[in-house]
Amino acid sequence: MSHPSRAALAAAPSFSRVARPSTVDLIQNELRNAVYAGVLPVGSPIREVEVATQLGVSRGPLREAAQRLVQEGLLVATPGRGMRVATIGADRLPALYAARKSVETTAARLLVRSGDDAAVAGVRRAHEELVAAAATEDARQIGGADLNLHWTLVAAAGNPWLTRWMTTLIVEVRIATFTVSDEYVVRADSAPSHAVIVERLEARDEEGLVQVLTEMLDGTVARLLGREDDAVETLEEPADAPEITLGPIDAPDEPPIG
Amino acid sequence: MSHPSRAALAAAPSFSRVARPSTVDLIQNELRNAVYAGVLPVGSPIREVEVATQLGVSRGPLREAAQRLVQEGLLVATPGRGMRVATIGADRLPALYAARKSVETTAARLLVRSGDDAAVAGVRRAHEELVAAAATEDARQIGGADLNLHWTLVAAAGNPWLTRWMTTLIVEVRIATFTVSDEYVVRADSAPSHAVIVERLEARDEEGLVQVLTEMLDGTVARLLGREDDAVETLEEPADAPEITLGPIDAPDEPPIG
DNA sequence: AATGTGCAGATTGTAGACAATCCTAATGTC
DNA sequence: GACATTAGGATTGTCTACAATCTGCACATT
Repeated sequence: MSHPSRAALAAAPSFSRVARPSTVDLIQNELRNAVYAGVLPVGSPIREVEVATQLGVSRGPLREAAQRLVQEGLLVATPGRGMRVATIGADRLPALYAARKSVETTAARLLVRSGDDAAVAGVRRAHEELVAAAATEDARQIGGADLNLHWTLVAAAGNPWLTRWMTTLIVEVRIATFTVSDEYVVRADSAPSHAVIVERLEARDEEGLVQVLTEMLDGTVARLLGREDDAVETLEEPADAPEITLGPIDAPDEPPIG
Repeated sequence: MSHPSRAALAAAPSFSRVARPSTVDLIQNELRNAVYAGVLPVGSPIREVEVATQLGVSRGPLREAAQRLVQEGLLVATPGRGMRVATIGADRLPALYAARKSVETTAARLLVRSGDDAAVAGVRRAHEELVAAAATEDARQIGGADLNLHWTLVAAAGNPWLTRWMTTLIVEVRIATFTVSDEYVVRADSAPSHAVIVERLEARDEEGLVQVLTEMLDGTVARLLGREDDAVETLEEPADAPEITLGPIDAPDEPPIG
């Protein structure tokens, strides 16, 4: 299964580098990944005793990490009833995608204007990973590589706020997908359609890039809302996707000497 | 002292209405307000025992609320050293304002396209409050009413993600102001310059509105970076601003019957 | 005077306990 | 059968205690 790398999911929320990750940091990343991967299904409760036991921590830091995710919008806290994984239904899809479009197009503009060749090359590499994922015809891998490409594009712009919002948005896109549909479906032509993004970017065609991003995202939300005709071929998730469970988190690394 | 209403600061982070606020909700709002108002100065540590005592709660829920604010970017957590109020120095101002500009211009476009007269009227009312604040010549009141107008504009677009980001951004703008300068300074012509925003909005002039927002925000960041000429007259904070302290939080309301 | 070391007190991070609340199954009534 | 009530177990939210770590100050050394 391919999804944004752990570094990508973990790095963005920090505005300043910490010398070592705290237990809360580690739990937060573990839970975010679990939501992204569908291990914690949308709408499901976070059973604190069970999850804390699985992760090998006490409930205190688990609650603290979960509160961060509540703030992130990935969990919802209801007093007396605990926390559960958020749901994003069809009613909120347009708003989600409007926000996503705002972040991606802003980042695209900043990236084109920055002229940062190394960052652009990173986006090209992310697209190569999408091409490789497409060869597997595994919907989850393709979907993950697709979101990774979008994330990389935003991160390449180098704006911490945009990157941070995008880190959350990709999980929320996953949540929305799981909420709206029991099936995990991606475009069969994901790799070639994204090639246009990379070409526009490499050509430093700001307006062209923004246009293709806009069309792509508008198309996605229309498809998820079932408003698009069926001219786009899609791939579905394999019937027997591997089951992934929560396990004990790694102990925080020893602090560096000195 | 005027700042976005408690409802504005408190309402936005929730994607779903909760029947009653939890202790963690209340503490979070109290702390966010304290950062916004400068009661918790930028860079200052959150002394858990002291703050919990002042708020009349135990350290557990205080830590949980603080973790939300860490995720929000308003506090920074360093393992072993606790949490402290974030700082946003001049190096990060351009990125902060790029993100702010993205959110505000996107919301402005959505609002104009929505044709929602009641929402537009709300922005007009927020401008009237700015006019009233300008009459006081109190920099804090003016600055608060200024940010409230911008927040109201974004919230009026009705996109939960944009509103939520903006709720945090206005606090971050305050943090940046406190970080970069020991003085609290606002434009003396805040009310008339913002009148143009309301006029463009009421005229449903999307491009004109986006342009004036862009120029305004670009001008602000230039001024904060000290790059702008001194042609813009400014007001400073009164020498003896009232001292506000943390106090016990209100007990959560009783749940509604039924 | 500048630097290094040790120690006591303060603070943080986490675990466990307990009261309050929720949830579910069993039972009773119509 | 449908609906209401009750009780017991599960779970949550908060508090307290304790070990680990940090901080600041006093004293020693160069």
